Amino acid sequence: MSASDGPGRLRLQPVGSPMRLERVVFSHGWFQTPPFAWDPDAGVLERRERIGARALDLRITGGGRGVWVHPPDELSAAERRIVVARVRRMLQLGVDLDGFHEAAARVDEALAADLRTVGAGRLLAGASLWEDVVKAICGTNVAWRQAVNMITRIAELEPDGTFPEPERLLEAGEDGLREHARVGYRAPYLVGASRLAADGEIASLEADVPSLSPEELMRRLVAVPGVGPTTARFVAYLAGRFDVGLAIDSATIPAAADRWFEGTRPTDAQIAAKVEPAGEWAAATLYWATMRRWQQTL
DNA sequence: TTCCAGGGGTAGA
DNA sequence: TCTACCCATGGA
Repeated sequence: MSASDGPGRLRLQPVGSPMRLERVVFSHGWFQTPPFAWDPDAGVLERRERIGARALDLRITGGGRGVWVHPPDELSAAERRIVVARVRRMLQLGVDLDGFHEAAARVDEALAADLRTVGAGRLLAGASLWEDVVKAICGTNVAWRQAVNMITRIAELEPDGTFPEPERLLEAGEDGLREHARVGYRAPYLVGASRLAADGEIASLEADVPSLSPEELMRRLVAVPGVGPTTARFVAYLAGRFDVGLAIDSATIPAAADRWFEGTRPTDAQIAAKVEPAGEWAAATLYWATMRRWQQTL
C-alpha cells in the first residue's frame, strides 16, 4: 500500500477514489488544533509525532493518486510502519468512498455536484481515537474558536510538542485542566476519559472499531465520560464508520434549515427523513451539507 | 445583561 | 424512553 520513494520519503495511496489533501484538511476544524498545523501557501500539513523515543516533525503533501510524507530524516522500517499507519488514519486513506457522491445525489443533486467538484469525502482525524475523543469533548457546547483554545492549552501539557498522552492529563488533574486549559465542567470528563485511555481501553476500542456492530460501537463510545451520542457519532465518523446514525448538533440544524427547509428549523426526524435516500451514506451526506456551509466561514 | 456555541449527565416522570 | 435543568467558559 505504501512504498519508500527517495531518501526518507514515504508515498501512501488511498483506497478507492482519489483524494485531495486540501479537502481532507478542511473537512472540519482539526487542522487548526495542535499538533496539526496547515501551511496554506505551501499546501503542507505539518504534524509532530512521537515515534518510539523521538518526536518527529512530519510534513504531508500531495493528493490525487497518493500522499507524500516527508520525515525530517531517515526512518527505520519499524518507524516507517508506525508513520504510515498513523497518517493513513489521519487522512482516512483506508476509507473507500465509492458510491458516496452517487448516494448524496439522491438527497441533493447540487450538494453532490459540489462535493464531486471539491473532491470531498474523507475527514481529517487524529492519529488515534484518544486524540479524537479529547478534542471532541473540548468541542462540546462551546464556540469552535474556544474549543481550539482549550485543545491548544491541553497540548501544552506535553513537553515534546506531540499530542499529550493520557498520563499528562492525569498529572494535571481536574484542577490543572480547569485552571490551565480552561476546560470548565469538562475537566472531570477529560480525567475520566484519560483513565480509560491510560488503562488501554481506548486503544482497545480503536482496534475493535472495524469489527463492531454499529450498536456495540456506539455503546462503547458513549461509555467514555463526556462522550454522548452526538460526540460518539462524530468520532465514529473520524474512525471511518458512517453507519452509526446521524450526528445532529447545533451546526447541523441551521445548515439543514438553510439548505433543505427554506430557513425553517427542522426537527431531527425531518432531517433524518431528508437524508434517508442516501442509505449507508446518509450520515456522510448530512455531515458534508453542514461542513460545506462551515467552510465558507473560513 | 443576556444569550448561546459543532452537548452531556442526571433526576424525575 | 423522554424531558427539564444544570453545567464553566468567553464572545457577541
